[in-house]
Amino acid sequence: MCTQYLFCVLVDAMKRNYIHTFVSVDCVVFGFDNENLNILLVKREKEPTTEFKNMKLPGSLIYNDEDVDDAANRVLYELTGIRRMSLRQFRCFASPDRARNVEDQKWLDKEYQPNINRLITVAYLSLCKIDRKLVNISKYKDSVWLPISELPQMPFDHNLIVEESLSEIRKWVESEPVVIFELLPSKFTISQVRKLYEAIYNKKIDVRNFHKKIAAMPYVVALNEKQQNVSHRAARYYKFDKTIYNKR
Amino acid sequence: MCTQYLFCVLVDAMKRNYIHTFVSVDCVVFGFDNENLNILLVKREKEPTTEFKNMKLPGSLIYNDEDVDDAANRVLYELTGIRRMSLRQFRCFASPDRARNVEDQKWLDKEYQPNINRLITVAYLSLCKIDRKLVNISKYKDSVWLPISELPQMPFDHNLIVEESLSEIRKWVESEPVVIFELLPSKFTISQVRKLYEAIYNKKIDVRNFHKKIAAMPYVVALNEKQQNVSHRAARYYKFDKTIYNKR
DNA sequence: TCAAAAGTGTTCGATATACACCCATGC
DNA sequence: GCATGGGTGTATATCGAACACTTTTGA
Repeated sequence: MCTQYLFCVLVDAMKRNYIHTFVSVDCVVFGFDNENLNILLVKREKEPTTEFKNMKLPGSLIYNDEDVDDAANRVLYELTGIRRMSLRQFRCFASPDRARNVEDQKWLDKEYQPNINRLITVAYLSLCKIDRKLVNISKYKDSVWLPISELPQMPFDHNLIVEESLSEIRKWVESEPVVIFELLPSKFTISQVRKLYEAIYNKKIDVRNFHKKIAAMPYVVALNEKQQNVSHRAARYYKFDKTIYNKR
Repeated sequence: MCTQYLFCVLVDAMKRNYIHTFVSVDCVVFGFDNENLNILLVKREKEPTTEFKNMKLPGSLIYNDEDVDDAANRVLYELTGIRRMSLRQFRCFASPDRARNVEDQKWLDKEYQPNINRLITVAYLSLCKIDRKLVNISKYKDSVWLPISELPQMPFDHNLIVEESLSEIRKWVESEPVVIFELLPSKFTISQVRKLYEAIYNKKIDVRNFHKKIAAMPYVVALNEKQQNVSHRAARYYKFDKTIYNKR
């Protein structure tokens, strides 16, 4: 493709005033630590630092010949080493002001290239078992789980994206309840599941009713195994059986 | 902004292989003709033609300094003369192949400019009273309502977008039932509402149960007015009362 | 023996479903 | 008077919400 031609295209685009822009994906990755919902953030600096600031949502500009879903999968793979994490696109954020902060502009200059005057992003939700060992091969060497109540000020509109992701995760769980098992270890107790629901919906749930609800799910099967070394009656472990679930 | 600088930006973008692209919005506008759900399509040709083909979803590239929501509102305003139609973003379509068809490439060349080799679109749902007089000030002079069962082959991935919009409109009605009144005339009978539900969910609904359901909505108020000149018992008219609805 | 969490059933109200007949009107 | 669609009530099943006590275990 002739660059001179592209140059004309670009000038023409400016004349006509149509946007010609970069597009990124940003991922809100949820994890659950048995108490709070957490989100996986990265540090803006490429090299590890001791400073605990300047955190952002993991994301990337998308490549040529790359679909946005693929870009989100790539970001997650580079961040965690996991292929095919659960993924849900939830909104395109395209306010002309979202990348206008001076600090953000500086960072874009350094990180990508000068003069990105506008950046549109497509936001994704993802779910991850928080105790899973992550293999980070992304350019951001530091990543950290933070409870949603303790999130810092983040660049661009990342705080807004997280806020919307919270109502989105509820919609997701309502329309497809089994996604919650992606946030739990493969062996779990019913009270872990309940606490997860409580964290997602931010309200107390009745213990007995919840047991009934789980008992009505044939794909949640009891194991012959109980908690060890707990200073109270040991809870039984359960697992999610995908085979039974897929048979409906 | 110096164009030479932008030129460098562009070349650099190619080198790095990040996408630098145009972004569009496309709107799936639903209407209801008392029998079927319809969608408002435009003809690709800017001038009116007698040929009934080459229809597409109304849409537009977005401008600099324009948010995608604003672009969708603009498209709808130019198409209908109505400001602030109900609007719901539902997905970003970004497959690298979506604009690769030769005919679509030719059209982009002519319509916008040569060499748009990729185009990302953000899809919106909208609702419109089908008998409303539309004031079309867009560049597409022909627009037409077509029942969803009779849609032609459309350019790009517009058939796919429509397909997804059908499950999206159900989600919308479930999460916010009063949006259906945007598809009905301001005076309507209960059986009109029922037929609309039947069209959206594509299944028969029990008449008596449906009357009960409507009767449970205090914001649907009966008028002292009935159908005229119908060869059967005249049905009572109702209206949607926004004031009562807003008071909950 | 105490503290801490696990586990377990019943009742009630709200909501969704199923189902059949008479009414009003124009022709 | 007949064809057409309008309008109405009751019974049953399902689902979610409320609610308190006993059990197990480690310290």
